[in-house]
Amino acid sequence: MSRPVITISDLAGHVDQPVTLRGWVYNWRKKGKLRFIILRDGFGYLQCIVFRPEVDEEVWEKAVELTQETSIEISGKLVADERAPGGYELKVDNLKIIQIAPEFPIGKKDHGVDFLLNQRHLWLRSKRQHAIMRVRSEAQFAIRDFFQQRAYTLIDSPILTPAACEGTSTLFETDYFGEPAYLSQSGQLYLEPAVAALGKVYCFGPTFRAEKSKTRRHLTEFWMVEPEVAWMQFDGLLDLCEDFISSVISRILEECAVDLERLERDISKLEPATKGSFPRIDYGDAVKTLQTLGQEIEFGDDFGAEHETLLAGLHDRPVLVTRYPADIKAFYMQPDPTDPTRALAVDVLAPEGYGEIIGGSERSASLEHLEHQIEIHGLPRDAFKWYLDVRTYGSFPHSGFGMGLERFVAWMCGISHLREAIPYPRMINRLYP
RNA sequence: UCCGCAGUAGCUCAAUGGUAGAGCGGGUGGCUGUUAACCACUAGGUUGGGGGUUCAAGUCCCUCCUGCGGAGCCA
Repeated sequence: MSRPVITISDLAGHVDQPVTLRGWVYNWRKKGKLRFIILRDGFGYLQCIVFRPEVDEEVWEKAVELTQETSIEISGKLVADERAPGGYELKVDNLKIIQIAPEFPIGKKDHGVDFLLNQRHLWLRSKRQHAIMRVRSEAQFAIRDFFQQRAYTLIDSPILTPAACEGTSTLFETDYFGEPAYLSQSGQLYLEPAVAALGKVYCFGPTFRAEKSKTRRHLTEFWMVEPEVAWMQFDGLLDLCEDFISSVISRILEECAVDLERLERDISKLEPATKGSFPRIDYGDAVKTLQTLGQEIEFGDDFGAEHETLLAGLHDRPVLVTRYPADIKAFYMQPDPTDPTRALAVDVLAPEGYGEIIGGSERSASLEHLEHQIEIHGLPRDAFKWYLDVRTYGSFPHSGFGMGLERFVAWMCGISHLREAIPYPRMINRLYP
């Protein structure tokens, strides 16, 4: 009798048929002559039943030997049964042990954060982490599809760079054949020349910031997607942010329903964001609103985490805060033509306290203005020569933004800390495993 | 970097300055429908390191280390 080897994602087509599955023992329970084995194969979970009177003694002895995370090949008849989680179970008639696992560090009860992070390579096997990784993967493909379908060209920006993009002191330095080099903290400066070649571009890769931040919203290594569009001005940028977020969330809700349910994510909190119409609030109005709410903030201050949460909390979908004071924003931003003390910058604040997920701006197209800004910010003129060439050889209006993937994934999954939104988080004091 | 909290069994946590315990996990046994199964028994400890106070320190004091939460900064 031939038995197809199937995965748990493919049960429905094999009901009442003999099948073989391969995977790991997620959990097991014993009840006299019964053994319940929960098999995990990376695609799902399946309850397998070994009933002593109905199997060879040899099979029973193997079933008794099983431990959590033992790798096995298991065969039997797949049946539908309402008593089984998921609605299907396997009536086992054969069992092959690949390797008996010794006591698995991660058990059924709660563990501390430190312990779990030290076991991150094993923690990934848990249901919750599995679901988060599925959402992250889907988010990445949704993002790439969004740009691909709109004729953007993917431009991979370099990881090793000669200088700071935003002139901060939060760079990881490395030795590049005797010269200092830095791990990239943004691909933007490399996208701007590329957009003059290709019209619409984006990059999507890891970025590095040596900020000594110890908060739920920071990693030292995180993934950022950054589109850049030629001839796009500020209003177009705001539309792009909105269209982008709506589209990607819609796809997550469609494709990851099972994962979001496993994460017990309240979908109704995400649905408004699929419908567009994101509120757009002028920075000045946002400050007034915060003052009305009793916050001690003055025009000219940047928002803290609490301010962002308060502002976002007034709406059921992301909020676009626009036109920040120029001097609290990066040097390359285009001044507002109606008020040069303001920059054509936008931050997108996610609901439920997830904070800033996007930061973007129209870029300054003026060589003079940029040269002045570089001087004011005390940046080395020579290091930016190539960047300024964008404004020398046929300057043009253009805009772009950056979105942190982990912040987006954390929001989608409803998880409180970015460390769970990336397979192997890198944080201050944590480089293992 | 600053402020706050914590460190006790493999894990999660208890323990008025007075004999260090429980649950889970491990081991042994029982149970034909379990859903983090249950029941019984059992093994398992230099209480983060160093110093101090005290008749007596897991507990109080000093110091160092590690981690967590928050702030600033940002995506």
